[in-house]
Amino acid sequence: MLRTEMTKKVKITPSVAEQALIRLMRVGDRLWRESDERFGQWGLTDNHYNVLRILNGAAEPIRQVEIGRKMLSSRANVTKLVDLLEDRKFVRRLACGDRRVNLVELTDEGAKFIEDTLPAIIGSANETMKPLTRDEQKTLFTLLGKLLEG
Amino acid sequence: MLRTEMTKKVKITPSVAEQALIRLMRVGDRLWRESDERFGQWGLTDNHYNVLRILNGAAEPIRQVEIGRKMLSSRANVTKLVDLLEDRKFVRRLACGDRRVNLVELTDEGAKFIEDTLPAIIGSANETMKPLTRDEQKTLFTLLGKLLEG
DNA sequence: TGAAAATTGTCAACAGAGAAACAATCTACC
DNA sequence: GGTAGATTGTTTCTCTGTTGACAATTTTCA
Repeated sequence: MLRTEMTKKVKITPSVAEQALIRLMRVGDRLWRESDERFGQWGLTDNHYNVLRILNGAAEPIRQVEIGRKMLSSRANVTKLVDLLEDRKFVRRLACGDRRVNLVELTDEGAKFIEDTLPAIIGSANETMKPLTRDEQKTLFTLLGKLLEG
Repeated sequence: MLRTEMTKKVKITPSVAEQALIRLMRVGDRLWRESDERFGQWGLTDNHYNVLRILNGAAEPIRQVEIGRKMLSSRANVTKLVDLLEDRKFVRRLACGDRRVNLVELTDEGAKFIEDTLPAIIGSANETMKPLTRDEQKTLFTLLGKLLEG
């Protein structure tokens, strides 16, 4: 019986690195789920909202492919995201010199939507991070930065 | 023109909390993508591998619903995950006293697969976390723990 | 005991996202 | 100028995963 156990199961002694990694993925996963849930109340995905925020942050109308780059999403998906946002009148496609390109910009309605909802979004971010002191938040930010670069 | 800018765009001054949160989600997202990529080489999802690891870590055969709980996946999805793993002969369903229940356990083949692949998986975890010192990894682990509890 | 409620696994329907194929257009280079 | 190759957006296909409905069971408790 003991022998069976020994031949059957790989011994696991998770390194610090692996423990941290797993926890990192778990926290990330939870945050994405919560984020999805939050935006679901408006019939949107976090990705839709992401598009709106990118447009809100952009000084000028930007190309779909550029949106895709900023949010690590495929061109195909951006097409669909913008389709929905256009149906909702949050966003508008503009022609430009290059006829392959769609420029996208926020409509006034889209801008108003962001204006109305962003505070709550940011508030809930603060809420999520509340278990950490400001210094700890900074530390976390720094450590994650090293991971992103490395 | 200036007025248009002002009425149209919400001013954004991301708090430390929000910056950390965003970075956390970004890192998490990247890790999940890498993880997917890694397991794709065996025709599996990270979720499939997760099932295998859970079974590997379990002392006895466990129920599907329990697997679902441990990995935050729906019952329906566990059914399909186990279906595939069963086709691959990595896993076996057993009847038990409660006739609603399927117990699931690793086959020898599944155990061997874990044994053969786990070191590489763990190795790549160490690689991912390399930009951080051991102490930093511990700090990260602790901070994330607070977030999970909070 | 026996009926209502809960649990478990499965199936069908659906939504989100990536990959590949495609058409339209632009760029580079001869 | 003109052709080969790159870029952009869209469409189609496919893959995961969730939800909700369902059937089979088990549990609860009146």
